[in-house]
Amino acid sequence: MDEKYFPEKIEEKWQQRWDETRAFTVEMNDEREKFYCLEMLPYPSGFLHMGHVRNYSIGDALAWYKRLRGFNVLHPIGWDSFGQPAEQAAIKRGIQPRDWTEENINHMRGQLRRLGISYDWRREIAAHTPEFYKWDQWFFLKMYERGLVYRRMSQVNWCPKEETVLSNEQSSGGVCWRCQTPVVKKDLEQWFIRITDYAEQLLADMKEIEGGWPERVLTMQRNWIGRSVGAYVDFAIQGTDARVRVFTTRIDTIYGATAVVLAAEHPLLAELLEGSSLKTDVEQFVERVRATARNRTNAGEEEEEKEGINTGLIAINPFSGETLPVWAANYVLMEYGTGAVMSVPAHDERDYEFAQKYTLPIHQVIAPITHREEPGGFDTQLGMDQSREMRHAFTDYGLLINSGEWSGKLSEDALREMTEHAEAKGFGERAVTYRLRDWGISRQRFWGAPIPVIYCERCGVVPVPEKDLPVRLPERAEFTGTGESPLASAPEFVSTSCPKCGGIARRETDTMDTFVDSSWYFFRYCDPRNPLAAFDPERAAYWTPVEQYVGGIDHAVMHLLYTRFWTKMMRDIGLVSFNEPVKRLMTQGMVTNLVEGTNEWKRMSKSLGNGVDPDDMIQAYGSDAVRLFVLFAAPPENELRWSESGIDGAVRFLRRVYGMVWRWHERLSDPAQRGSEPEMEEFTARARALRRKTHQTIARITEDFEELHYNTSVAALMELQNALSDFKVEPQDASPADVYVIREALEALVLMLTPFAPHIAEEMWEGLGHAGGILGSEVRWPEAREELARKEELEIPVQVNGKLRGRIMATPDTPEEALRAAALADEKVRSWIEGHDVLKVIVVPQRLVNIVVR
RNA sequence: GCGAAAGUGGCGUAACCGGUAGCCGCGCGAGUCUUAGAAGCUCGUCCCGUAAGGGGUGGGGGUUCGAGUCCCCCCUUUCGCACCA
Repeated sequence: MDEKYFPEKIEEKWQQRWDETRAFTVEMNDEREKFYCLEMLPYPSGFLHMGHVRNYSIGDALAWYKRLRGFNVLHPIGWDSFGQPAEQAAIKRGIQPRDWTEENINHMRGQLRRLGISYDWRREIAAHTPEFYKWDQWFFLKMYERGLVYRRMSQVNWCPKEETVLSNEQSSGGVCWRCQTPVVKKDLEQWFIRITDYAEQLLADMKEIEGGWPERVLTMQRNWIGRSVGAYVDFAIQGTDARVRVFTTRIDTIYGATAVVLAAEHPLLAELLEGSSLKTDVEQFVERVRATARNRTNAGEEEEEKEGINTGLIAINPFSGETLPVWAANYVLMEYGTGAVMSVPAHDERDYEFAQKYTLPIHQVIAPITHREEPGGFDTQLGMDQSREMRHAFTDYGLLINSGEWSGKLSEDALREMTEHAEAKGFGERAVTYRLRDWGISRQRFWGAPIPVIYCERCGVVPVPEKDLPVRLPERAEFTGTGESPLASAPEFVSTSCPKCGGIARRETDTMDTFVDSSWYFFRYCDPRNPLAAFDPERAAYWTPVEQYVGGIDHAVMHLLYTRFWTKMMRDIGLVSFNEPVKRLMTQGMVTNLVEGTNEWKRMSKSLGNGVDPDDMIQAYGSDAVRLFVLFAAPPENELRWSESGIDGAVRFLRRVYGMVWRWHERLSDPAQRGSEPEMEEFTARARALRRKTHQTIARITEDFEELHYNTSVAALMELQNALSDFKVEPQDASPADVYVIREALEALVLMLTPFAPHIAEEMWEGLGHAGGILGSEVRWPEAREELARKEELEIPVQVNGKLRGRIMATPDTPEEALRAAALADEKVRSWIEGHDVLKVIVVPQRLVNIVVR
């Protein structure tokens, strides 16, 4: 141990030592309880940013803590190394995506090592290696066998800038999730995964992770899945055999329907209008709606104006027998429900707005209930203002009126009974719809896992046989930036023979969405080099599910929904035996920095020029200080506003602790000084106070770890350090009892500092006379002893009428009566109660006394 | 617009079950050491007031002996959703 703290030297030394001793290497071990600590794997963009530092520091602290608590901790890392930026770089710089990616990985691996994150590096994986993506393809085949993947022509979300398809999740809000470019629609043959088959389970299983996952993530997923219960109702079209099926959650309002409205793309439209005089008008309208949808700039802007056209068709309300005009309109979505709705202007805001614009009739059929308990306690004059005009739709439940035989029923009952009626009569049925769409995984890109399918002229779509996996990407490809997948122009890749008939065939040239990789990568960590399977189910059974997952909130829906789905799929093919892959999820807050020339705090990014290079920080302050600061500056889920002056505080703290250890290391590392615990009476009052602080701190930090409240843990460590420095006993004149308390405090401080600043902790631990490293010896997390943490003396505040007026001293077991007497006798207190009647004295043992006077 | 969460010193934050509001740190101020500066160390730092005391957790009301914490209304901010029938 040197006299001075040189972060660089210490950090290098211990990073090397950890490598040599394989300190973080783990294997299955049935005798020890396992703990799987996982952080979201990074995309190898080239450089670590502060968000990564935060993410991995949070995870690493927990990994260290659990190791010190005796767990067998799996803490792995890998690379989400397929994806767009590599291809963009290839186009721009004329290099190969593989070279670019691997160079970035090498650089970032070095950065992670310099940060000293405690990974089991032997388990490192990368999505772009055939050893990994082979299993993406294998899963694809398994799902193909089970009918969980299928191909269809579909209108897809297309990012014109990146020239690729985006999933619904990736084009949320109408813009590309990566580059914010407005998304357009395009028709393509696409592969889909039937995630909607699992919609119900994805919702139901949330109860297994409630409490472990942030509520808002669950809410976002729930909204995304968007389950709604209602009914299908068929409206016959007059003069034809056709029926239009609508979906409604409010069948109780059906007597108020004044139109049936179809989406512009509704297939029945073209069919039914054959020969109609209105045909061209409607077609023109439909084309206009499509055009605006295509040019639709930003969905963040205000809602589009509702537009529609009367098709001239007449529908018949199956309940009332009334005839209704059939309209086509832009506000009905083909993708949701059946692409057709019954329009009930009186009880639906959108229908109301539409009816206002096109002066469709508005028929009220639900009356609000104003006094539910009174018979007849409802008001039929709903929503009428002084001008006796309805200004809004009334969308609440209520009492049915003007609804034939159903009048007088409550909405709640009518919903059920009218659905049953429709079922019995054969013109409708109960229905559950979801907003969730099937997961489109085809990407017209090179840098992804090739979809293992072959197209044969004779046999059609033929899956690649398992034995032929992986379907490898070509070593090189041309990147022209023209929009065609580079794979399509690589003849050696495309042309192949049919596995069935041996005839001439061509390969699928689309690759998979990279979210496929991240859906299951953490299972691969359990068995990263397995050449025969994605992973050995036995190993996965030992290590998974993940106890704690840490990552950004931006993956709340996409990645975290896909991975939940994937786990259920793997369960169904017999690979795992649980429903949910992640028991606890922590979503860390963003790291932001001031954008120069403004007063706005934004996420650090190269384009804004507000990035901070972790390497620079490590060089200037050391990895320990950077990590400590990042964890101390704010609770992990909060936004973290970067400020470099804050790091100075972390450095100062580390130096003070280091200095303290240095002053004592000679005396403490001497084996002759290691006595057994002295008797209580040998400790001075000050020594007992330090012990108390030590044990209180242990209890506090141990508790904080359960909730990952690192900021308060670090504050507690600082308090302990302050208490140690206030103890002011010099090594040369310390009594054995003093040495004992100092050792107890310093060792606890060093051990509890390990999760936050592991290098310096190791160095100090060695300096205190322990060889073999913190994990090498049988070191365990310190134990808080309750009897030592208890206060000997308490300061009890005394209030008069709720205002603080004095303080009395007491012990924790001072009886209530004595507290009361002492409070009333206190001189300061007496001056406040003199001349008043004491009405009441409230004594809260160990807490306070409140005297109520008049 | 709908839904959720949150508002505490100059700043990041802390406060168990309702029980001394402001722990820890940043910043700032004073002092000390130094040829000087930096670092270090010591002290101070919610506001008003010389003091006694008074006020104070976005605003207003309520429950309670006692409210940052519980209830109601309002304001602001952040996040999510946004024609999902």
